[in-house]
Amino acid sequence: MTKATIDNVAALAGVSIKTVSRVVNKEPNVRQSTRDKVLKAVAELDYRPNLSARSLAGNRSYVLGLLYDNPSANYVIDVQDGVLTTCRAQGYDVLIHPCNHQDPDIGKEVTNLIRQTRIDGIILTPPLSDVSAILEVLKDSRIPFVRIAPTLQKDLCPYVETNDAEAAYDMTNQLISLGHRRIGFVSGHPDHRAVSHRFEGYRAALVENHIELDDDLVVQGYNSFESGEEAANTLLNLSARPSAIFAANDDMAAGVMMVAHQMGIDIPRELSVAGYDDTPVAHQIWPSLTTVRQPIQAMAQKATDLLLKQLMGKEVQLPASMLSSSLIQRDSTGPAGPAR
Amino acid sequence: MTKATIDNVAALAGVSIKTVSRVVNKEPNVRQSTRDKVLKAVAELDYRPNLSARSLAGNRSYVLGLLYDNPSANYVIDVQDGVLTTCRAQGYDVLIHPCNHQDPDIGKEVTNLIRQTRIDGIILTPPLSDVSAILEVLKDSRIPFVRIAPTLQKDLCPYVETNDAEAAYDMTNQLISLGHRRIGFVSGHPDHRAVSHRFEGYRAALVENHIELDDDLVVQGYNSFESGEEAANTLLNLSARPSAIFAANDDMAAGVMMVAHQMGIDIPRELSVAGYDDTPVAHQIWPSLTTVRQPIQAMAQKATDLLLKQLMGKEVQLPASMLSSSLIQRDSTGPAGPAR
DNA sequence: TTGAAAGCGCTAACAT
DNA sequence: ATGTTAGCGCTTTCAA
Repeated sequence: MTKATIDNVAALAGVSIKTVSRVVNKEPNVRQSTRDKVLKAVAELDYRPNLSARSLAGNRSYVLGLLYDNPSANYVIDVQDGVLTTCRAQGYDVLIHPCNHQDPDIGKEVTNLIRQTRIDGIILTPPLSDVSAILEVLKDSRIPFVRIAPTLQKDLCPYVETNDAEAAYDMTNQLISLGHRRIGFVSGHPDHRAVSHRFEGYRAALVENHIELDDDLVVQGYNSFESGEEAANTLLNLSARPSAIFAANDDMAAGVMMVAHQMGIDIPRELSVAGYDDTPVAHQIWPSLTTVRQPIQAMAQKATDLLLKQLMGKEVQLPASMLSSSLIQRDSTGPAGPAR
Repeated sequence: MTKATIDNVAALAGVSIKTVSRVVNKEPNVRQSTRDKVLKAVAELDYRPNLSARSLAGNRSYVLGLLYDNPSANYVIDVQDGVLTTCRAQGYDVLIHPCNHQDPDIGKEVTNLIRQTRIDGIILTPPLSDVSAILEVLKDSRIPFVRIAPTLQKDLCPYVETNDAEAAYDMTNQLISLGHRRIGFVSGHPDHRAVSHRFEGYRAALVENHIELDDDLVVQGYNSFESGEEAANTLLNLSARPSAIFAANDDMAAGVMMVAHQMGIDIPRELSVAGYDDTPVAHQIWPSLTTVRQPIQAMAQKATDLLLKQLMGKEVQLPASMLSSSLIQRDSTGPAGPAR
């Protein structure tokens, strides 16, 4: 009952195992009547190919590796779901592999992973998409891979990205159109280049509106709530404090709001706050946070799709793909008050 | 360079492949000097056993399946991390399998998973730990499995649980000792029995303190932020509204706080709010949320450990394991104000 | 369009 | 303590 091998199916259908293999793998050159016989036998015996055997004989595993080192549970889960959705539809499985992008042995770790599990391809998410030790290993081992939101060496493999800078630009513009002129910015972790590049959008919007970039208004954050709090402490204690703060992610924006609350600063009347990512906290916090939503699941699906196409030998005619983020207007932003 | 099989190692070491196998699998009955020779050859060739071959020959995959259907990204990630930590230490990999506990075909899905991937064991998390269709399949297929926080048929397999009811009891007691008498309760999703059983702790504390259970103060929630908002709308519009609300998870507690803010009710001066889970939102929200922290990662590690022991044929002398949750005191709870 | 035979790289059962 | 011999269940040549 727990068995039923290709031999059983072949015997029942009265064909050779090679024919069964052809049918199961949807190969061409099988007469329709033969195909039907085989499928009937497959159904009758409830046959499932043994993946280990297939993997050993075919020299591939039908498993993709998903590498990540992202402290945001929501981001990781969204990526996983996207990857899994596409993989399941194509009969692939996923091996998740969280790791530490600062580990000096990260290259060896990835080598191990590839050699041991014989995964067929790898999906890299930020910030790993920009870790050169990993890219090096992947290139050398000639294993197909894709990257989500890389910022470096984009010619290395297919990739999927979003218009981060553009969305940040839109958000900043929106704040400016609400009358804000002194807009603080809490930048992202320098290792997360995609996040840190959101700063470019902020800068571009200022330039376009002829607002001088004030260095005092730009504070380095590290993507965490706590770093947002620290940044807010700096910004809100400035002699001329900003009327709006745009944080490069929601966690930091939440930190900003926490400090504002503690200082008795009313949001959005005295201070507008904007974030980026649309994590759950963004709508659970009070007041709810104006932010930017990224199509994380869609990006992951697209990336997986690109990878699978590569594996099937199809030339990827669209080696790069751009998906759009969108602005989510909530209650934490409003018109600038009278100058203070 | 991408190869190096057991034959190569055997040849280089001047032994048979069986001896190499013994060394690699840490089997006994190998002379130390032989072992050293083999290990040297392994190192020299940078040999890694092919898992597919091992799996096929040994009739096991060295892969565990992790099944879940939990909307909380943080919970899932914590479980994954716990499982992975223990698995890696023992040379196992993990296949993640999110699914829908209400899917009528869930049983067939699990059967497929087992038959196809030949995973060696399964870890079940809530609410799947209580889905009888799954338990049925698992029992029939005789695949080893463990459950995290099951509430039903605890004799079915080893399991790990926490003292949910006790922690809820402590939290309620704490509120009572702060002077609260009318304490609202937002209960959890009925399918998540572990969550919904937190109500028992609440009830027990009331009984012990001779406070009558007022049905109006207990509102059914569904674990989501939105259901917390709805519950709060009910509770806070009561003619005699509660001075404290204990929600069975943090998301719902956040919903309660949102409504309180919108109604201009000051927390904790006019209303104390408590949650459960200590998700990130708990400390990012304002005021920060008093809650209960569960040792999710530790539970997952323990569960995986129990499963691996089972797989190695060791009698699990401790088929059930209880880990303790702890109360986290923050700013959302305070003394009851004057009667209103 | 179909089939026969030869492995893939390992473990298991049985020698020695 | 070590080696020999069969497979595990599939895919891949290569024939037919």
